Amino acid sequence: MTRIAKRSTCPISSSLDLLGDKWSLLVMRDLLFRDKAHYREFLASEERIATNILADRLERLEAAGLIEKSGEHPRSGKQTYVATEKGQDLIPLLLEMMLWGARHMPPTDTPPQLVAALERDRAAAARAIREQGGIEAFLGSLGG
Amino acid sequence: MTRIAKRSTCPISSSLDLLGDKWSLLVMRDLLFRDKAHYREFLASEERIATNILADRLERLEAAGLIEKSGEHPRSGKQTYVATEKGQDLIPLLLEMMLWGARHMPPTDTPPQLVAALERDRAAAARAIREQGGIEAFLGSLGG
DNA sequence: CCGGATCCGTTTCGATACTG
DNA sequence: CAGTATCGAAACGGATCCGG
Repeated sequence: MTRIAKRSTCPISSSLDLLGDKWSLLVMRDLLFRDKAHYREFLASEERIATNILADRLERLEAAGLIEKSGEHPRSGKQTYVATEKGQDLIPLLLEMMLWGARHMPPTDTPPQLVAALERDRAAAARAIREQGGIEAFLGSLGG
Repeated sequence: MTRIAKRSTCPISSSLDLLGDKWSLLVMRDLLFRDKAHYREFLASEERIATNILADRLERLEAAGLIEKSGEHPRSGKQTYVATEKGQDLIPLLLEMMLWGARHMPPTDTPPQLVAALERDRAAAARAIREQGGIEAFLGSLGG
C-alpha cells in the first residue's frame, strides 16, 4: 500500500502556460499544416490576428524554441519562420484538436478524407504530414 | 486539376474559441484524469484557479456540452460534475499535451510508466484511462 | 511594400472579499 | 460549500507610424 504516487501530477499546466491562448496554436497550425512561413501569410489567415499580437506570439514561440527565424531579407525583405523539432512535435496534438473539432464542433470544413485517414492511423498520418510539410500535400498523396 | 480544396481549411479555431485559454483544459484534466467532481476539488488543484474563473469555466463547459451537473445538493451541499461523451473525447488531446510537455517542458512530474504506455499505444491508453475513469487507476492496472 | 513598434480604447482576467 | 461582487491589472485588437 505504500504507493509512490501520493499526489497525482500529470501536469499539462506548463504546456498551457505557453500554448493556452487563442493564437499560439493557430500560428503553429499555419506553420505546420498550411505551408506558411512569412509574417504576411500569418496575417492573412481567416482568423485575422492583429499585427502586434502576431509579433508577440512569434517572439514567444521563438523564445520557447518552437520556431526559428530562418530566412534573411537580403534585399527582398522576406523574413521566414520555420518550426523546430520541438514545434513539429505539436503535430499530433494539433491533429487531435482538429479531429475533436470535426466531431463535435460542426459545421466543419475539415476534409472527410483527412478525418478518415486520422481515424485509420493517427501516427502514420502525423508522420506523413510532417514529412510532406503540410496537410495539402498529404491529402494530395492520398490519392488524387 | 479541378481540385475541391481551393482554400485550405482545417480549422482548429472553433475548438480554440472554447478551449484556447489557460483554465478550461485544466478543469477537464481534473475531471477526466484525476477523479475530481466537486467545485472544491477543482479549487484545490495546484494551479490555484480563482473562484470566479472556475465558476465561469464550469458554466461555459456546461453550455458547450462538455460537462454536466449531476449530483443534487438536497441537504448535503454536494454538487457534482461529470464529463459528457463530448468531454471524454478530449482525452486523446489531453494525453498528447501531456506527452509533449513531458518531452519538451522539463522538469516533468509525469510518471515514466505513463509516458511509456502512451508511446507504446496511444489509443489503447486513452481507452483504458477512459474506462477506468482516471490515470491513477490506469497506472495501478499497469502492474503494481 | 515588408516586418514590425507604438498608441489607445475596450474587453477579459484574476485575486480577494463577501454572500446565501 | 458554492458561488457573486468588485476592482485593478493584463490582454486584446484596430489604427497608425516607422525603419529598411
